[in-house]
Parts: sequence; structure tokens; C-alpha cells
Amino acid sequence: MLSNSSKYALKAVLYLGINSSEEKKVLSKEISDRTNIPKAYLSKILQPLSRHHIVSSVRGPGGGFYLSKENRAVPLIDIIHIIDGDHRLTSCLLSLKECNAEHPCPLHDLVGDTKVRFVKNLEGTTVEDLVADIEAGRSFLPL
Amino acid sequence: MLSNSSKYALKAVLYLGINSSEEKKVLSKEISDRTNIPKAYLSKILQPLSRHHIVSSVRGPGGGFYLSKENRAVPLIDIIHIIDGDHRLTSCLLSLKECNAEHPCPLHDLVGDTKVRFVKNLEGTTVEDLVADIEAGRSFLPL
DNA sequence: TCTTTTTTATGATATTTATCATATTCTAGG
DNA sequence: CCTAGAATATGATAAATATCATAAAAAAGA
Ligand code: FES
Ligand code: FES
Repeated sequence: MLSNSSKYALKAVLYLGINSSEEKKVLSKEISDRTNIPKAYLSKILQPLSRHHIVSSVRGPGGGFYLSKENRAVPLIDIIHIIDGDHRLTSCLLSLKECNAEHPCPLHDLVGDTKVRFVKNLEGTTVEDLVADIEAGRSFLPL
Repeated sequence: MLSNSSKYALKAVLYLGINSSEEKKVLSKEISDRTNIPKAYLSKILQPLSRHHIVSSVRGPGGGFYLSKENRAVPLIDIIHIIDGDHRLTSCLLSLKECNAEHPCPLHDLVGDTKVRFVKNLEGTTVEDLVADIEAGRSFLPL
């Protein structure tokens, strides 16, 4: 459903959501240490996120990664699209060219509605929504 | 969500559900040709299915694969468990040790209920149920 | 301007998954 | 029994993912 890389991306972004701010930047090494994401792999994931303005970064001393106001308003689906592309989530479980209700594969009805709803949720939920959940103790970021 | 191997397994079993019977056995080559599953890969997938009595087989001239009455009553989840093991489907999206509502990860509520329902559906649906759907034109097996 | 700190970029290795190829065993029929 | 047709078992290769390592670029401070 989600690639390992997407999981890491989401974890890293959420970690930044909780622990960073414009004033308090965070080193990739800290993210790596705290989330158990391999350091170099994490770097490779943060790059496209940075390029696409999902996270903010400055280099040099005192630099690091952080989430700006705008970053926090990004819908989760954007993160997944950047890392996994936009086909993985919506593709047919049995690899029909297209997943739609007019020409459904045998599994479509077993999952269809639920998959669509998940995608909708990813579109309608932002990073700050999840950060709020975590900070309110409604959910827990795996560390 | 489902591995490629599971997709192939389901496709192959459904193909047999439609095209085989105790009297009309089907060669693995035919399955491979019709479903575009690579021949040797398919063989490797059919073996554990045969061992676990998901499909029936006889070797030698006139032999092949087919689905018995009992095979048709197998719930879909069994096929997936044999191929993917029983963790892949139920594991946490963000790789918490366990996915449960008491200690949910930030994504849990975006998908949780729906994932549980999908698994329930896989447990409650048998091969013959899906075959009936296909034969009634309610769904389509990718060929 | 030099050094240090950090991200960014690129390439190499390892692991997993998918695919291919070949040898072995079983079974029916002559 | 002998042969041929089939599944079964095992091992080898290829491709995709995940991981590691290193070099380059930018920014800050002395
Ligand atoms: S058509 Fe296969 S999951 Fe929708
Ligand atoms: S706890 Fe992560 S999906 Fe349920």
C-alpha cells in the first residue's frame, strides 16, 4: 500500500512537525537517531521533500530541517505522491489497467470503497492535523 | 498491501475456478499463457497452494491443476496467508509493532477501520463467491 | 578568506523480490 | 517396465528496493 520510503517520509515529516520550528531547526542526524531511520537513506528521502517544499531546510552551521507554516498545511497525499508516484495507491489490487467500479476486478468490492476513502482522507488531512493528534495524545508516532 | 505473488496466486486460483473441474484439468502452461503470469514463477506459486490444499493437482499425462469442491470453499485470506504470511495485511502503516486502536499511529484512523473490514471480507469470502461474481458478469478477471 | 557545519548530489553495495532454467519425481498408457 | 507428460523441487539470474559511503556545494563565523 505504502512503500517503506513513504513511511519514512511521513515519519520524518511528523517528527519535524512536533520537534521543529522556524527558530528551532533539526539536524537530519537527530531525525535519524530518534526515528531509527537509517541516516543516509533518510537524507535521500528528505531531498525530494525539500525540493518540493514539503519541508524547509537551510544549510551550514545553525541550519537543519524544519516545517514552516506553509509546510504544515500540506496534505499528506502530496508526500506520498512525491515518494511513491501517484499510481501505487490507486492501482487495482489485481493489476487491471484501471481500478474503477464500471469494470471491477473480483476484489474491487472487497476493498474498493475503503481504498477510495483512504485516499480521500489523505487528501483532506494535513501534516498539522496529524501533529495536533499526536500532541493531544490521540495518536503516537513510532520512535 | 498485497504482494505481487499474492496477486498472481489469486488470479491463478480464480482462473482455475472458472476454467477447471475435476474432469477438466488445466496445465500450468495454459494458466500462464492466459493470465500473463510468467510460467516458472507461476509454478513456484502453485506449489505451496497445492501443498496447502488450496488447489488440487495430479501429475503425469492427462494431469494438471483444478479446483475441487473443497478448494472452492476456501476463504481468500488463506491464499494470502500462505503466500504473504499473516503479518503483511494487518501490520501498522507506519510500522508500529502492533496496529491497534489503543495505541494508534497517526495514520491509523485514516485507514484503520477500513483495513479491518477488508481483512474481514477476505475471511468471509470464498473462492467460489468470487467465481460466481465473475460468471455473473459482476466482476472481471484480468487476462 | 578559511574552516566548520550542514544540506545536496551522486554512486556503490546489499537485500529482497521477481523471473528464468533445469533436474527430479510421479503417473498413465502402451 | 518403458516412455512421455505432467507437477514438484531446487538453484541461478535479473530487477527493484533499501541501505551505505563519499564528495560537492552553500552558509555562517572567525
Ligand atoms: S478494479 Fe481491482 S481493485 Fe478496483
Ligand atoms: S497503528 Fe498504524 S495503522 Fe494501526
